[in-house]
Amino acid sequence: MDYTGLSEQEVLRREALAKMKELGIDAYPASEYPVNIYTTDILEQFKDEDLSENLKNICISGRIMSRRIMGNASFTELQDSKGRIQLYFKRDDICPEEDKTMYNVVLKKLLDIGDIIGVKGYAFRTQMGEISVHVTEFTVLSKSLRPLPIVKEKDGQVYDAFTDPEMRYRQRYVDLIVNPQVRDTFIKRTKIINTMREFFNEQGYLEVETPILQSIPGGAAARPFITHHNALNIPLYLRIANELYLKRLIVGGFEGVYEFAKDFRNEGMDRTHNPEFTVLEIYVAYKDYKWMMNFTEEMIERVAIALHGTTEVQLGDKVIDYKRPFKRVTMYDAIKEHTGFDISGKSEDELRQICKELNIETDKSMGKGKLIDEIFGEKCEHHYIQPTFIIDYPVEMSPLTKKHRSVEGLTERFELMINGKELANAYSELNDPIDQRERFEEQMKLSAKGDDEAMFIDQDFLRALEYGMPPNSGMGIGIDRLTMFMTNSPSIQDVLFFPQMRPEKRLETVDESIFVEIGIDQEWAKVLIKTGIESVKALKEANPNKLHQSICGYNKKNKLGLTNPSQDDVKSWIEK
RNA sequence: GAUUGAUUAGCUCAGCCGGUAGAGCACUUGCCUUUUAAGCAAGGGGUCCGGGGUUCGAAUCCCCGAUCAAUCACCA
Repeated sequence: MDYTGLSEQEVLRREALAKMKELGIDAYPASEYPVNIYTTDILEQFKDEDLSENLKNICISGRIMSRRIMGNASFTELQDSKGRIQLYFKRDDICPEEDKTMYNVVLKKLLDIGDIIGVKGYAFRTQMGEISVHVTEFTVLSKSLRPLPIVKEKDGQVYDAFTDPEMRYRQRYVDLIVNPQVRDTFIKRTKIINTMREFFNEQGYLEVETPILQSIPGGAAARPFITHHNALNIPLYLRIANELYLKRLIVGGFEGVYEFAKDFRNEGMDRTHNPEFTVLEIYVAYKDYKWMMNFTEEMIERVAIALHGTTEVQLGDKVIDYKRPFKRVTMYDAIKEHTGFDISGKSEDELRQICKELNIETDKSMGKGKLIDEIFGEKCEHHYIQPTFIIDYPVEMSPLTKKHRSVEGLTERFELMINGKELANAYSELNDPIDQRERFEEQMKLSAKGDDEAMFIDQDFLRALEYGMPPNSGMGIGIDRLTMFMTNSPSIQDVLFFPQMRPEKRLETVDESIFVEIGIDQEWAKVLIKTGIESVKALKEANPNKLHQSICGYNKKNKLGLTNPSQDDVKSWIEK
């Protein structure tokens, strides 16, 4: 067996595995292991005076998280999907016969932290007072070949925590094994989605699926990812929103449709942005944005209570109260309050002047809507810590939104702000096909001015509207951000199992055969790679004397016992 | 993209003015038993991120590069 390149501990574990095989133990058995209880149930149900039947015949499985091995009695901690419990092994109970191999060899020498085992036994309390399982029989279910980071904890104090963000995100499986609170966050995430889904289903709304590959990426202002379909020989885009497809379904006659959707945006990545992210969008016929505000706050309050049993949720050093009703502030009032400027009825030039006075940078590509958006984003957004609906947005920044029923130049739109961030966005949906066509054309003009996020015209969507779409209201909410708020996670990477990362650099992908092919012994080819010569080209450029020194040194240092080549031999390799 | 910081044992991290690479846990060996993050004792383990430079001598100082993080910029 070739163990070069492995750490000492990895070698030891492979040797232990080989030893198990010699003893006739299959370290990766195929058959089902008949678990009948979880660790947490044992801890909950245990009573000292009267051991219930199911605690007398326990069968559990999980991962060994710590070991305290002694002469003829040992303790380990077993972690299953719910929690942990201590196991007690006594030699003469494990091995009642003469042969003590299972205890002395398998348990004491061949098992490691990280191995997955199944145990049978009964519950009891140790002299130290800890509820434990007295093991009568154990089975190896999976041998772990890599050492886990060891995190220890006492009285809530954590020692040697596994905290390096890069390792945690790249190897989320390790993070989940050793950091129990991580599992919790993701269980909460699923609970958020389930709570919302139940809420929608109760109203009779239909969960649907719409295309991710779209030939026109619509419904939002963002840069898309582009891909190519071979059979059709056309470019396709990964969706940036599902709005236009869901509205087609409203045209088709459904009363309410919703989709938990992965969207993709080819933009920057940071603490609150991942290139792929999850959004819930819902559209309900015959409703307007006022109805949707009530619906949204009811949904969010319900999520908070489902998760925490209360509407008050800790977020960093603040407490957010999700109790209904949320505050409602018009965008113009928000700007007036935080800047002193009344922007109603102002022209583009006047707005540009206001931006200048407020020290907000502008450029020529910005239209009225974008300018107002900048003012709000710069001066107002961060003030809204507690849930607040910002309502009535300018028409220029809302090309899919119905015009306001009573105020000229505005639309029936709200965004929900929490902790100074946008969480949800909703409108009374624009269903006037002629108005919609004009709005798209406005977007085209913005695009011509240089706004690379302006929307494309989706002719099929307009055709659908021309058949007649019932008035309806739609709402979109970022599930990742909602999860961040609800789980007190400072970064989007903490609420995604596998956040996008730069691809990992692979080390030692070089194969020694490239050197064998030019006539170098396999053993020495390996040594070349070890000493950093990873290509024939690198070999050609090497200094023969230096190379001779380094490979002979490697041979000696690692006690490979190879016969050193002569300097001339090495020179001949280089000349090949 | 900018700035700042980081990169040392399987893990968490020390390492001063440049002078023999360290600790705790993990691992190995032995002893011990109902132990409590940690029983006792001994031991093994390093490409100090990579490459150049300065120097008698570099983990340490300088330059270039890689990766990561934080902040900012970008981002309905």
